[in-house]
Amino acid sequence: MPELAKAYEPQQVEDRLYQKWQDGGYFKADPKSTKPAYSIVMPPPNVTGKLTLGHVLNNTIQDILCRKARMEGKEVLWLPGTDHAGLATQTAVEKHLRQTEKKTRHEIGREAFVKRIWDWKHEFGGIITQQLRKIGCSCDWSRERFTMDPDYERAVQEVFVKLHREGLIYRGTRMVNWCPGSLTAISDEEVIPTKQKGSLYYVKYELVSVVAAAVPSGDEFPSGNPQAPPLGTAAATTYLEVATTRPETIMADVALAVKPGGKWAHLVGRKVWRPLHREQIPIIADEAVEEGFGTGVLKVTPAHDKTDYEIGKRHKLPVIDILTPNAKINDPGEHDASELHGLDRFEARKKSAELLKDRGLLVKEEPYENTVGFSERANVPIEPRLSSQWFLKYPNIKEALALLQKGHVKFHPQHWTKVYQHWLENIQDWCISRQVWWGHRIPVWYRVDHTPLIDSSSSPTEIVEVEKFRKDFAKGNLWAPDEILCQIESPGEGWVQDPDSLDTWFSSWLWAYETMQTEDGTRQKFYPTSALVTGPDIIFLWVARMLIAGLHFKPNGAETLETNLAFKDVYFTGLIRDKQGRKLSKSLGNSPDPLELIAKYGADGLRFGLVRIAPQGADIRFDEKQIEEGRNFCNKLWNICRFRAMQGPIDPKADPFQHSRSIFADELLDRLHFLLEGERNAIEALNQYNFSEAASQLYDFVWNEFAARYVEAAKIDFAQTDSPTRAGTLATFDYVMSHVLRLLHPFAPFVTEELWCELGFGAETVQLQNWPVKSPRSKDWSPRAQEIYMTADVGRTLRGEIKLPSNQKIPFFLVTSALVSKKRPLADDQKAVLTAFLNASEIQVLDSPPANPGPKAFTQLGDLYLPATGLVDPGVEKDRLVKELAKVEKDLEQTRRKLGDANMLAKAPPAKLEEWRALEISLGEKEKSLRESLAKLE
RNA sequence: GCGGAGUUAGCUUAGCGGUAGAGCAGGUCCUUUACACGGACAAGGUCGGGGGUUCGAUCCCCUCACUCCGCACCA
Repeated sequence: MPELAKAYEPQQVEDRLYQKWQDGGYFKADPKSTKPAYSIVMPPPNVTGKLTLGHVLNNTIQDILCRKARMEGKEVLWLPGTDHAGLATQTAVEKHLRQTEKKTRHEIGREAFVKRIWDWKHEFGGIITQQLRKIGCSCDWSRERFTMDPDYERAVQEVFVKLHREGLIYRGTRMVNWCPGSLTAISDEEVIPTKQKGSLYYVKYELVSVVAAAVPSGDEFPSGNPQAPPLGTAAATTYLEVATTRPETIMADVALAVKPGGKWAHLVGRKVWRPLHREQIPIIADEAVEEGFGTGVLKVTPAHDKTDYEIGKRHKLPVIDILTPNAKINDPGEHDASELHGLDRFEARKKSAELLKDRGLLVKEEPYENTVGFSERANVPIEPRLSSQWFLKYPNIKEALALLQKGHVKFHPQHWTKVYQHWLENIQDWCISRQVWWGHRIPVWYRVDHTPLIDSSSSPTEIVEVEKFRKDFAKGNLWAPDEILCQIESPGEGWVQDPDSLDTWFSSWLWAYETMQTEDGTRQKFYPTSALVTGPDIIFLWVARMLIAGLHFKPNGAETLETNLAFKDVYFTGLIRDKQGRKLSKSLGNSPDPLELIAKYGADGLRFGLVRIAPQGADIRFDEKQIEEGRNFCNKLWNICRFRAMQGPIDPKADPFQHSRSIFADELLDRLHFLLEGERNAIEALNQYNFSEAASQLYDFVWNEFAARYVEAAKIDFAQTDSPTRAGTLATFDYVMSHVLRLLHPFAPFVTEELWCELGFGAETVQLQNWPVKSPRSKDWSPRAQEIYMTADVGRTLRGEIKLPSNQKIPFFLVTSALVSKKRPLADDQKAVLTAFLNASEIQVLDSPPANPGPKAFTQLGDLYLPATGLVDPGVEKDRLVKELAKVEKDLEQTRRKLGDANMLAKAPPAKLEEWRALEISLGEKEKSLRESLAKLE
């Protein structure tokens, strides 16, 4: 057997083993297999992205599930792939183009630009999948998919056509979330509400007097109102005050609204002067107005606000659009606010406030915090904008709700169910068109000679113009049936395709089954998938939509619900944050590079460290220390095995129950039994997606039971020349190691595989060995090993308290209790282990206390003494006794209080009372003895 | 504002009604037959505040405070 290195060196192992696994085809899924199927589709990372810690956690968990399933004898498909990530990728390439060639995508044109993105994809698209290999992911790379693979693209378009035929996809004109940064509409789910500090501007809108109303607009600014009624009466009002956060949109105001029947109701029907781009606009009454807020008067700007648009529709108001697609003021012509024209919306805000102030129309400006929707992509405030887009009316909502309610699909942790439910109950149609070049083209064709009257780049004003001509405009039917065709192939000459692309999520919602569409029956075998592992941030964007797709498209052709679930279990990982609790982000520079961490600590260390500390259902505060612990653990495991290897060859089929064993071996086997079968055991924890619990239990078993205790005890056995239990000790080692390596393999695949193979456990790989779920207890087990370990703990504490250097050997006396000395005497080997654990020069076992006893401690084996002379400083000893006495007295008092409480005696369960009584007795004895020892010191 | 999760040692956390448990960091000691990526020991907690239920509450209920995450937003 080759000697193992002194420390585990991941760099020597990882790439070699991954290559071996690939060559061995262990990750390949066989649809023809008779084994039960287990499948997971990987949430596809952005094709040009790089590995983040989030990916590591996410994929490690998937790998754990898959590796465990393989060991359980299932046929496993873990299907990897990447996402074209429309806008994100387009933006990245655009930036690159700007930096390298100082060109915009418009300058090089759509076709050339899309080609650039493909080039980019071919160059960088493999990075992240290579990085996933680095962390050991056991995916079936032969089935890797990309959301823009030709087959996949076709499937996406077919789905569009199908849904269009069903009337679920339609072209509609709505207020959408317009991203002025990336010049496209985005869906509600991509808007991040963000608290913003801004100002609330109080602006005067002067009432047009009945007489003045007759005067044509364009007057000089009236100073005050010549026809104003006397002050002090209700009719004395000469202006209305309006609070707004967006004075730059005043030019687009078309009315003021007040609450019907409210304090300003008497003014309804009158007119005010719009303070910028001065014109008369009416005062209307609308329920949307709340008197409690601001001044109780609302300026109505239908082109630039969702609520205002609704109000505008109700009152048949015109729409005046004064913003360009990139959110600059667009109000050309000669008028009193023409200097705003061309300004960016935020500059215009300041400037218009100044203009108002100059004209005495700004009453005041207050600091104000409100929530503004930001574009997730460009990180700029979105602009509500009237535009014509494609929408999907979600099908199968009720069924999708029932899936979770009836338990066909389970979320882990469960509380995400509510979030899912709430979204489905308040669902809005999905805006699926994007003004983006990189993505799936919308399969809709228009007759060239009947160019659509409007499209997504039309301004709201144009759209409203069209409305006058088209009665069915609201339904989005802008073309006669023979002017528009929804189909994949071009209808030929004279037709032009819709310029827009589909939302990336419109392709990924098919991911769970479309990726499995192959000739060999993969989908039949592996769909529905077993589990999905993802972050809660895409519960709507992806998870819910995949469930809906499964329900609607019934990919396996069968009607039963069970065959159409995209997945049965969804595990939501926590979000990884930094030590201060901030999200990891590029801009903060607080995201550690997983590859650097792998270089420092090994892939297994990273995996194990991350999984062990990831709390269930909560965010993770990342600290590199935890990864270090992961590495240290792997090294610990390595060295247990190394130690064993030094004792001779291992027996892969070792059965410790065939040999006579030490009590220490039985103790370890007992612990293993409980690890696998006890209450809340590690296996169960793992089955319930409680990864950190399972990892922690394994960590504790390996480190504290195996290494700290068993290995130390076994050294005594190995040191003896004619030990009758030596063979049993070796067999126990081999047996437990075999279990531990298999149990840890899903968490730490590399180190376990390397050890399995290097130690000669027989099979060529650990990953197809059976998953251990059972291990018997020894019939001979006795509590003696525990007693010795605990006695050692007590003795070490005693040593520590008299402040001896750790390495100084000292004698102990053990006055064994009647039970120990008569019924189960302390055997020589047991005494030897205790001696070693205590680093004692010797242990004298006595029947009665030594003549001149020193410091004393109570143990399960009897009273443990140190020699009185030489070693002990009386002052130190006295402090120790006083301190311990105080603790005992406190415990005793607490116990006696319980036992003295009549209520408690009457109502507490008898078993508990017994426990407390026993405790009282033993504490009482301790107290007495401590007092005696103290008295002797006086 | 509505809904969800959380608040336990300096940090990260376990604790599922019966004397609060671990790892790390910090402290002291130690290179004794694997491991200094190690070993030994000690110290560190009125379990966010306040009520209630119970013989007994870190745990169940109510309430307040703060943090995080959804959703809806008042211009």
